[in-house]
Amino acid sequence: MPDDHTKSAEKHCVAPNRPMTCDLCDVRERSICADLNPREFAHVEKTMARRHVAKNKALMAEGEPNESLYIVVDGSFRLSKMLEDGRRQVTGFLFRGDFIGVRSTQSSAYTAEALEDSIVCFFPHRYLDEIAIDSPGVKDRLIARGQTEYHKAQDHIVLLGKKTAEERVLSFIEVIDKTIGADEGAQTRAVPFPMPRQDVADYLGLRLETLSRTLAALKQDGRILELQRRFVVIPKPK
Amino acid sequence: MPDDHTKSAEKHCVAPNRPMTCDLCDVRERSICADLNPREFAHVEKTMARRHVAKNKALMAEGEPNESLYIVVDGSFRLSKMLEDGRRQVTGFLFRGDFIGVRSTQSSAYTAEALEDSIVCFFPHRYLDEIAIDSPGVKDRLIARGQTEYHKAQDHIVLLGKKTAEERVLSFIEVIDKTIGADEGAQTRAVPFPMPRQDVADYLGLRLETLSRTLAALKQDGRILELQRRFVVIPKPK
DNA sequence: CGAGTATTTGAAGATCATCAACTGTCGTGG
DNA sequence: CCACGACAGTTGATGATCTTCAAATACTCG
Repeated sequence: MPDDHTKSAEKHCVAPNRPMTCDLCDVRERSICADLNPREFAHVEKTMARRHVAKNKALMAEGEPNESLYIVVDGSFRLSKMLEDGRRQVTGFLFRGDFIGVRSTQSSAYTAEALEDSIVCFFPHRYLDEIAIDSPGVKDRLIARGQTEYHKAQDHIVLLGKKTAEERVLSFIEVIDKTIGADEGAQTRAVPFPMPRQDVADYLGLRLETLSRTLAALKQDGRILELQRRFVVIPKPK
Repeated sequence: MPDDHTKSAEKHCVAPNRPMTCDLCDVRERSICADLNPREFAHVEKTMARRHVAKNKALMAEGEPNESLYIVVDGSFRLSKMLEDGRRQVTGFLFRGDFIGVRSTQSSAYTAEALEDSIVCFFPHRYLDEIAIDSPGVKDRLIARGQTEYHKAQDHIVLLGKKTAEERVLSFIEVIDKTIGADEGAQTRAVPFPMPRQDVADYLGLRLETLSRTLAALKQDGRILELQRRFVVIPKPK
């Protein structure tokens, strides 16, 4: 099923519709590519492929096998797990430069769905193993990335296990700000929410209504300056 | 500070007090050692060292640098993170065969403390890197382990984000059972709790009192057959 | 413009937390 | 070996936070 890397890039002007060369890749410096020497890189450039993932489409589904490493080149994803009775926990979000599928698995531990029309670059693990023979740095990078993800998961655990609703919401805004926030004037930051409220609630372990009320209260007392559906504006942190 | 690997093994008869040979190592098959060929293995056996960690002593502390990979040979550990105001979240437990310190870090993301007098085998990362040059399988093993930890963390996230107190307690018993539980007669399982109630509560994101009440209720309705301080007996799962 | 979805707001209720007292267990020393 | 003190764990009563159910409002897309 995965072979639509020739589709048009739609509204994402950052990403052309043809297999553009890695030289122009936005996330190259942040991805495993940074570890490769020129010869290896040429190899990667041949085996690498791109794929568009339409909004709300799954790149990977819980329980399905997965063969490739994906790097988010543009757009964003929601990672989630389901309980048998349908309760859903969002375990994380992916933005440009993030990886999924660090290892080939029989059965994916979670589902990854696009929050918006997105583009990923992917490497089948069998090629990756070949590359790694000459470039051991690649595996180090995967180990490092695995650790980063693990640490994020631990922060998430602390959030869910110990924080109040208000703290959760503030932590969430902070994390997103650090990842994709931008200055908006000298004193404020604009923090985009590429995901709907329900996803945020499911990430924070809160009900939709509680999230909504908490955001409203933060707006009330000025810790959120502007509250919109798809972004908030906050005072620049210290 | 870490060089007391000659101390006596105290009450743990499984682990002699002298740097015993890896041939007799209980967890050898489950650890990275399983990936080594005889020559590499000889090298490991030379660089490897053991260390005792007394009950409640930290093997690794949040914020402190860490240079080594540790493998739990005997005993068990609690992993935890602190919030600035002192709230503590237990993020996991380690048992025989488990690893910590998969990567050398400036500042450890969590604290690891012994739940009982324990023994670890450790490899400084600089030696590990040498070994990995000839045995790429070692790194694959580390990647795999990192993934396993990550998946456990995700299950923990689901537990904290979506489950009720009762479900949390049952899930906890189930996880511990799978890890260190044992048959106790034909119909029942004995599940040890090497950690105090407070640790369990901090792992489950519940208050001590709630945990206690929930356990009592499960005992009440027969889903726990015997409830002791340091273990429970449950009916054998399906 | 209108249907369907996303988000907000309101009121009532449940689960879990808090505060407090009590009981059981372990280890130490007389 | 028993007694005592300290800590671990349990139980009870009350309360807060967050959830649930319900309905209104805002937004998006065809």
